[in-house]
Amino acid sequence: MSEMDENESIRKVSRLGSRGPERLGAVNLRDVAAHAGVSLATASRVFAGNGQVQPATRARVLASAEVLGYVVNGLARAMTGRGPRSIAFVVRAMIGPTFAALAAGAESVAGQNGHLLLMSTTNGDQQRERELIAILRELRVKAVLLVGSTETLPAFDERVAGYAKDLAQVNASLILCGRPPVTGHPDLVSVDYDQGAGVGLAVNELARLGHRRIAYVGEKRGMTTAELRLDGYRAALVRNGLEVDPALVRVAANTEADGARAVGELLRDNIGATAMVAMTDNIAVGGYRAVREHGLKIPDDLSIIGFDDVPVVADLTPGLSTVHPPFFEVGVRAAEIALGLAPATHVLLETRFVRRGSAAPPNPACVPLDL
Amino acid sequence: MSEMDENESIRKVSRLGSRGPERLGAVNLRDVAAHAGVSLATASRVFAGNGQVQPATRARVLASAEVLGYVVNGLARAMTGRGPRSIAFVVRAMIGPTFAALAAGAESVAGQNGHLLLMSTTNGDQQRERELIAILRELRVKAVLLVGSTETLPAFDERVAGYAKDLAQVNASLILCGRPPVTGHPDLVSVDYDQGAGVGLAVNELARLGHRRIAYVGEKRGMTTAELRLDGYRAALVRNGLEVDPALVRVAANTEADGARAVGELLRDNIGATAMVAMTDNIAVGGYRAVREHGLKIPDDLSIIGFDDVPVVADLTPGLSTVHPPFFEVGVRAAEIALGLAPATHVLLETRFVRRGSAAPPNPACVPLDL
DNA sequence: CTGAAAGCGCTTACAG
DNA sequence: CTGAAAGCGCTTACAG
Repeated sequence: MSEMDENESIRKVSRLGSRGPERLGAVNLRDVAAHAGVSLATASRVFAGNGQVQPATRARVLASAEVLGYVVNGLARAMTGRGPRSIAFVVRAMIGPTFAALAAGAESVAGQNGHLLLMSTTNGDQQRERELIAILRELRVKAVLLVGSTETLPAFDERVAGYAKDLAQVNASLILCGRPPVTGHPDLVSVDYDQGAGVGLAVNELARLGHRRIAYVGEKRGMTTAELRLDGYRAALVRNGLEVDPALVRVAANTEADGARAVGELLRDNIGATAMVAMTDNIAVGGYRAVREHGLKIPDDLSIIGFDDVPVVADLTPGLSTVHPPFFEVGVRAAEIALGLAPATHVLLETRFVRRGSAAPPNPACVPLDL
Repeated sequence: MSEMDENESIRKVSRLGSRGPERLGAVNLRDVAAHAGVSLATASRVFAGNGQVQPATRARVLASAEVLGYVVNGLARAMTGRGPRSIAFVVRAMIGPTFAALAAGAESVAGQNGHLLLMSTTNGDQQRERELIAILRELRVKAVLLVGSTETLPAFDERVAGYAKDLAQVNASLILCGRPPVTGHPDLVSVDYDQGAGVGLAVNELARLGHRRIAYVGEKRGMTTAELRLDGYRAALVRNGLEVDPALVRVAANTEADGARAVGELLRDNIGATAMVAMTDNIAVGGYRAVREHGLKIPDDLSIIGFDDVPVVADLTPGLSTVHPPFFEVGVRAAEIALGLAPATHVLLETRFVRRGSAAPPNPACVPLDL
């Protein structure tokens, strides 16, 4: 037996030496089978876990594997079509808790079902995005989750539809996450949360508190999230019978700095806004800064409501009232569809309003006279 | 030609129908070669991109691939040992910006070098951790990044050393991220930031401001991060010639809630602490709450310094002074080592102190008389 | 530049 | 329960 081991070693060494590209994991199933004195087929059966193998034989094979240091080659197994296919998570950038929660949700169901999560970023580069889809396709992933807001251009819609078709070719599916279905391609499944309704929650709260001139600060049109949230604001204003004044809508990039800038201008313009809803908590936090810098107070001089319910925002002074989106749940649902655990239909999850201290009734001194 | 296409289709269909497990991607290289009228070898050469192929032949093959809808099977390619191996990112949980920044760093260099990032979580479950390493090994990943704080137990060290050995068997490496080298296994590469020195920065600042009784609030021993930060506190106290009073050290879990609880107790015990450093921003934020609830003010009644420099913490009132760890950079360096772009040696990066408004000289009324 | 052949490591009918 | 054989889809010496 020990002699056999030595022969094995020698053979291994020479094989390793003579072969071109280094073998990954020196010993293969054939080696194990030989060492155990069984056929390749039965050796395979004990590792693949299908077919019957006599306990004794099985033990012998396992022992040989142990001795030889055998590690199943999952790549080879995958090639034959068995073994779990990975699911891919493609996002613009791995930034913030939005991304993290969504990814955590997806990973959670993937992991529980024996699948791995492939994570990659595009940086908003279309070239890179294409390349990624191509690579993922070659790797025969089970599904790709395209995560986050995207451009609202017909060109984009066609691009995504193209991805879906390319992926379908290798039996993989494309699932949009955190953005609405693509117009004109209802077959493209999306898992989203109701962004418009979310902003509506914020506006309702403000209206209920008695505000009449409610501003909106957020990104300009062009991306799905920006559009949905802005539209939600408009719709809610109308629903509440409030004035839709273009001057109340301020454009800001999704950063604290630009949020501060935009809210500063809103304040300076002095157009009678007693409250605002921010497209994101980021922007809301910028608003806090601007209000402070103007020597004013929240919510006394300006009520602010955010969106995203990012950590720590509860601990600002005052705590930020905001809209909580079910990011984790979006990830979960998307992964479930990806794995065929749930029907491949559009999903639209609800948001939840989180009341904290940043919204209060308007300061009487600021309310327009006609009240 | 069109007749040939038809034959092809028919053959495909019958093949698909007769075979057991569905083929992933119906057409293979052999089909393309046949369609283009070349050998399998030359068809392979045009896609593998090695070897010479006459432009005309090449074009013909490409055209056939297009017509047939051929997608290279990356799994098969990987099995032959070519093609990039993925790198795996294993973390307790996908929580917070710590994780996100580190992952972003790693993904950035992986992506730039044509590698994919596999992301998985253990939830602190040892069983799951083992299982993951096994799966990753079978998949022949190039490296696994084991990310984050871990237990400071000899048993853990041995476990990790075991992982490293198992991975080495398939030519993969293990890289520890955000935790120090494993004692007794100097060969196990780690990429970390200097946590102890980071806390030292905080203590130095407070000492410089004139504080003499500086508290520490954080997790109890047992995890590397907890230990390193606490040790850093102790060492810095000594270096600054300050009293090391056990009563100044308070245990709190890494949550806002428990931070608030612990700081509340510290305040109630009234042991003359004029400042504290929190193990994490989370805990520091809890401290904010506690101080407020006690009707006190930051930094007047208690200076607080955090650790992690999490987003939004700059916008608390006052802004939280904290220690900024190079999470992104840790991810970058780890991935570089994983890909062989950097030597496989221990890396210890520096932290940076971020001065904001939460630390100020002690309130004279509170300073011990002996000053 | 091109092809026939052997090989990567595994799996599964098919026939005992 | 076990084995010989064909196959998954690709790649690369080796010989033209």
